[in-house]
Amino acid sequence: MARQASYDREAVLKRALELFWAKGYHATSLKDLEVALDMRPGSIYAAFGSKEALYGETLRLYAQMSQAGFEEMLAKAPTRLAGLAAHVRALGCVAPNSVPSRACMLVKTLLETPDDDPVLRQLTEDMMRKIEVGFANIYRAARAAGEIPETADPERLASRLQIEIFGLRAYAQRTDSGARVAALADDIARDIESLAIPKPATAPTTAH
Amino acid sequence: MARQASYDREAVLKRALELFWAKGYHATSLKDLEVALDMRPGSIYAAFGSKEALYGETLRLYAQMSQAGFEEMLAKAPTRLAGLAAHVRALGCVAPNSVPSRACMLVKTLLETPDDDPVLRQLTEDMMRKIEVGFANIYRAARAAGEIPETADPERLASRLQIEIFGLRAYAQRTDSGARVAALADDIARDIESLAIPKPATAPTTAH
DNA sequence: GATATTTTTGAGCGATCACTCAAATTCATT
DNA sequence: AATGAATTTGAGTGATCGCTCAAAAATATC
Repeated sequence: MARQASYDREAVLKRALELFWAKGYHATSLKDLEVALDMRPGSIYAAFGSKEALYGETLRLYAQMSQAGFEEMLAKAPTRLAGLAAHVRALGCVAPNSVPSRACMLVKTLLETPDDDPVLRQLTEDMMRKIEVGFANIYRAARAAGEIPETADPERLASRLQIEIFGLRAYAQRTDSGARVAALADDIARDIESLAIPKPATAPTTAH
Repeated sequence: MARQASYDREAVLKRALELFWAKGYHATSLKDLEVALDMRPGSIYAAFGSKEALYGETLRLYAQMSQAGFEEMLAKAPTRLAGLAAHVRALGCVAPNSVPSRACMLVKTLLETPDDDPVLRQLTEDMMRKIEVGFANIYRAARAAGEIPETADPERLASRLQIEIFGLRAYAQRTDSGARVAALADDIARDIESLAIPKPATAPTTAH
């Protein structure tokens, strides 16, 4: 046995994530990374292999952290539908300075990566697809639980939700007004909630 | 007087637009531009000043072309609301190969440009704001014409529409299935149309 | 303390970046 | 045809790009 690495890999990845998320892939240079990670090029390449691979790892970390936050929000909500609405509202309330960018890093990556970078492109599409499937599963469960009508199409609703989130977060990057974004997120959340089948007041299933 | 430039400036800008729209700002090199424009660096710089300035001009051309297409669509529609819905449906039907990217170039620019490039950033935000104001004006006119309820908020609806379009077009870049995107665009269009006040069948204003 | 194994370092690689400019070329005017 | 003002050319600028690797430093074992 011998020397052990002096850095905390997860902490390093978080710092790389901040930088990449804020500046994008192409605009982030290795010099930037050397400063942010406080590592010399040799160490960076020994640990991660390439700039592209490092970016990929930060993307995975991003998706994983986002997913964790989303699931926490969902667990706290009284119904699945309320959970989805709460998620959208939460996205509308992010403080601009608490985060490297208000836009979704996956969308930033997708739009910055034409067909010429198949690795990152595929990775991004896969992650997006996974999130969408997760949404669909929640809608499906909500339908099975009688929260939304039998006629609802989970896949379609999931795609639509992803569209709203993509759009909302891109819009949030556009404007200075946090209040405006929050109001728009609320509009979207309300539309989600409007799918709900109104609960009978007291009686369990049938009208009295 | 003397020699006149041998290229058609507008045609050159269109070729630059295709390249920038497809690859993004940072990923497009001057070598790429030299090939696409069939111009040598000196000529490019004599004509446009810098890569950034050239990108700005292509952005302007993009916005202008998009606006023209939108207005044409609006003019053909029976009502303002129908025009907006038709615009969304049209965005859902774009053939992937007919266009450098299905995503909006303004959004791509916004997400690729952190605060460090104030020129392009400001230009992009201004153009987006202008489009949004245009949407709001249309909604306002629709309200004045009795197409939508008096209680409708044009600015809010305009922001929401921009969000849906941002999201839809980013989503379109994500997926291979044109049919799916078209279906989602139709969902969004239907939501827009659902704002409409149902027209009385035959009588002009009052019930008979 | 000596050894073995690993990590860290940072000068420097070739390639490419956005860009410049003096010279060659072109063409409306004379 | 000669002139003169403009455009076009492309070799070349210094800077920076992502990345390499031999040497130095560090530490778990013996």
